[in-house]
Amino acid sequence: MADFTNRQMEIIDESIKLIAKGGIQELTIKNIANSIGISEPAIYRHFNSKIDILLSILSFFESNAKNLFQKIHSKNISNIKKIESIFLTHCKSFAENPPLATVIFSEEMFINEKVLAEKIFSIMKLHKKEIFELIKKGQKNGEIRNDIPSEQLSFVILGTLRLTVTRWRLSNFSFDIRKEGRKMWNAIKRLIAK
Amino acid sequence: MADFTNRQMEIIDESIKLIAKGGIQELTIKNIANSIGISEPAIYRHFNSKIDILLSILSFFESNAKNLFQKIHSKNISNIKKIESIFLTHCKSFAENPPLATVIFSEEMFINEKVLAEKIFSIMKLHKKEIFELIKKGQKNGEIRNDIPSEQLSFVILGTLRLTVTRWRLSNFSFDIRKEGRKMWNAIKRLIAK
Amino acid sequence: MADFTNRQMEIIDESIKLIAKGGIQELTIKNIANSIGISEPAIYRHFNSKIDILLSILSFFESNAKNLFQKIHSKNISNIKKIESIFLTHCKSFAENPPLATVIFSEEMFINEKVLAEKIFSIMKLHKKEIFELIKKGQKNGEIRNDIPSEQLSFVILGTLRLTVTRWRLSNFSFDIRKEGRKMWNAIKRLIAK
Amino acid sequence: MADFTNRQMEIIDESIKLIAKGGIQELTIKNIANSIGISEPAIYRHFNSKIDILLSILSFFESNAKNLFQKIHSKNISNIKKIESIFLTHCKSFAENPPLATVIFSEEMFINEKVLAEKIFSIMKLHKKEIFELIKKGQKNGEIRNDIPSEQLSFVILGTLRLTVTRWRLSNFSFDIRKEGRKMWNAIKRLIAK
DNA sequence: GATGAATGAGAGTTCATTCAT
DNA sequence: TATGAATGAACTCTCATTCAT
Repeated sequence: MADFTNRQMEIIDESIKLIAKGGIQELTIKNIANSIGISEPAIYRHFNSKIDILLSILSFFESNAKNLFQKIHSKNISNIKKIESIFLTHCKSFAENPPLATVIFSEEMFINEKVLAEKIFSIMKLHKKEIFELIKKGQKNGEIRNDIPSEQLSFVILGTLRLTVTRWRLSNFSFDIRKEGRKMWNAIKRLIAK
Repeated sequence: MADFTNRQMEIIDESIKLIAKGGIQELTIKNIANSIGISEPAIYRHFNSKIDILLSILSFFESNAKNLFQKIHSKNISNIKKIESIFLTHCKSFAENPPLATVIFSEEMFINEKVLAEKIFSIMKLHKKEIFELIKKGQKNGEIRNDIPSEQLSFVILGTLRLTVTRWRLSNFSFDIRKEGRKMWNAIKRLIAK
Repeated sequence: MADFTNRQMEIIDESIKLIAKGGIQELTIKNIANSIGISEPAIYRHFNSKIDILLSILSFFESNAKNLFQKIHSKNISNIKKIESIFLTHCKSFAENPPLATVIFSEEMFINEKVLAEKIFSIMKLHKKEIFELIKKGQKNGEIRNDIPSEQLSFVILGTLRLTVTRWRLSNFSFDIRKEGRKMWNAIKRLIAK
Repeated sequence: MADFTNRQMEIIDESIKLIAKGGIQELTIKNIANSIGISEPAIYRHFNSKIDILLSILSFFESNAKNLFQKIHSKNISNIKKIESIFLTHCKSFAENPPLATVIFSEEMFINEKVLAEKIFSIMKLHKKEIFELIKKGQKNGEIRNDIPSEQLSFVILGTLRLTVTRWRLSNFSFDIRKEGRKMWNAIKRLIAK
C-alpha cells in the first residue's frame, strides 16, 4: 500500500513542507520544482496531476497511521495504555516533523476536490474507529468509566489531541508539543478513568 | 466595534457562503461580485482589498463572540450553566448559519497573511480566556472537579466543541448539530462535574 | 488667457505636485481628489477630462513664460542681460516651486495625446524664438560673437538650461539650483561674448 | 556584461519601439506579447517582471555606451576629435534606430521605480565623466580653451546633444539628425576651441 | 528522465468616467 | 456644487498543464 519511488517521496516531502510554510496556496508546481531543483514539467513524470500529489500525501498519512495502529495492537498493554500510546506517539511524530502537523488537521485544504475529501474522511474514520474500539474494550474490562458512551469519549479524546496540535501550530511551534501532549493526556486519563 | 454598511455586510455574508461552498479558493473577487450582482471593481468601493474582506469576516465573528460573552456574563446562573450556554449557543448559531461553521474553525485559510493570522489568534485567545475563567470560578465554588488544572479542562471543552463542528461540516451537515452538541455537552458535563 | 477659478488653480497646483512626486503615473483623478479633499466626480465639475487638466497645466506654464518675456522686454538693459535674466529667473522660479521643474521639461509625458503634444511644441517654440531674437539683436549691436549662427547659439543656451534643471531634479534637488544656474550662465556668457 | 538570449533581445527591441511609439504607457505586457506574436505569460519565461524588462533596456544602453567609449579611447586622435566622435556617433545611432532616441533621454519615465532611477543616474554619470575627462585633457594640452571650468563645458556639450535629440523627436523625426548634429557640433567646436 | 518554451484561464487591482441623488 | 455607487476596459502577474526536443 502506498509504494512510492524515491523521487515521488521527495516530491511528497517537499509538498508537505510547502503547505506547512504557507498553506495550500504555497503548494504550486513551480514551488515544488524549485524546492527539489528540477523543472516543472519533470514533476509530471512522477505524478499525473497536482491532485495526484495531494492524494499521495494523504495516502502517506494513512499508511503511517495504519502502521502505528498495527504496532500498538500487537503490544501486550492495557487499553488505556494503548490510547495513551496513540496520543503521545502522534505528538512525538509531530515534534519530529512539524510540517506534518500543519497538513494533517487541515481538512479544509482538501475539501474542494471530491476525491480528496473522501480520502480525508476515511482517514478520520480510521482514527475514530481505532480509539472507539479501544475505549469500548477498556469500558468492558473496567479500565474506563462506564457512565459516558464510548462514542462521545472518543470524540473528546480526538478533539483534545487535535486542538493541542492546532494550538502548537498557530503559536508557531513555540512550545514543546511532547510536554504539552503529556499534560493534556494526564488530564484526559483522569477524566476517563474509573 | 465592527460597524459595517449594508453593502459591506452583504459582501461579508456572501464571502462566508463562498468559503463554505468551496474553501478559500472559492473566495475570489469575481465570485463575490457575481453572487451579489455587481461588477468586480464595485467591490473595491466597499473594501480596500481582499484581505480587508477577510479581516472584516473575522471582526464580524469576534464581535459576535463578544456579544455572546457579555450576554452570558450578565445572566444569574451557575458557572457550569454559563459554559453550557456558550457551548450550545455556538451549536445553535452554526445550525442557523452553517457556512459560518466552515469558516470559523478553518484557521489554516488565514495563516498566510500575517495580519489575518494575528486576528485569528486573538479570537482564539478570547474564547479560551472566557472558558478558562468560568472553569476557575466553578472550581472555586465547588461546581467543577478540582483535580485537573483549569487550563487543561478548558482545552478539552474547546477541543470537543471544535471537533463536533468539524465532523458536522465534513459530513456535509448531515446530522443535527444541536442534538449532537447536546450529547457532547452531556458527556463533558459529567466528565468535569464534581 | 488662461483664466482659472480658485478650484481649478487648486487642481492644477495639486496635479503639478503629483506629477513631480511620481511622474505622470501618479496623476490619477483619485489622487487629485484625495489630495484636495473632494470626491472624484467633483473634479469633473471643474474640468471636462483628465486631458483637460493636463492642457491647463501647460497653459499655465505658457502664460507664466509670456508674462516673464513681456516683463523683460520692457526693461532697458542689454540683450545679453535680458538672456541672463531669462536664464536666472527660470532657475529662481524652479527653486521656489520644484515640482514645476519636474513637469516643465518632461515632454515625454504629454506626447501621447496629440493636442498636448502640440501645446508642448508651441511652448518650446515660444522660448526658442525669444532667445533667438535676443541673440540676433545682441549679434547686431556687437554684444555677442558673430561667428556662430544665432540658431545654434540659442539651442546651446536652451540645452544648457534644460540639462541643469534635469540634473537638479534627478539629484533629488540636492544642490542649489540658483548657484548652479549662475555658474552655468557665467560659462555661457564667456562662451558667447564677443 | 548584459548577456541576453535571442528572445530577450527581441523583447527589449520591441519594448523600445513601443515606448518610442506612445511613451511608457504604451509599454504593456500585452503590447509586447502581441508585437512579438507570443502570449502574455510567455513574456514571463524570459523576464521576471516588467521592471526587469525596463532594467534590461537600460543595461543595453549602458553596455552600448561603454563599447563606444572603449572604441574611442583606443583611437589615436585629438581629444576634441574624440568628443566629436561621441557627439556624432550618438546622432548616427539615433538616425539608425530612432526609437532609441525617445527612450534614452526620457528619464522621467523611469524615476518612479527606485532601481530604475539609480540605473539611469549611473548611465548619466558615465557619459558626464567621459566627456569631462576628455575636456580636461584637451585643456591641458591646449586644444580647448582654459578660461571655463571643464565641469561647465561638459554640461554645455551634453545639454546641447540632449536638446538636439529632443527637438528631433518632438518634431516627429522630421529633420536629418546627422546634419543637424554636425551643425550643432560645429558651433560647439568653435565655442570651446582655443 | 528531464527541459525550455509556450499557453488558456483566471487572479487581484486600478483607471477614467458616468449617473442618480 | 458635490457625492456614493457603479462600471468597462485594461493592468501585471500566476496557475496547472502540454509538447517538441
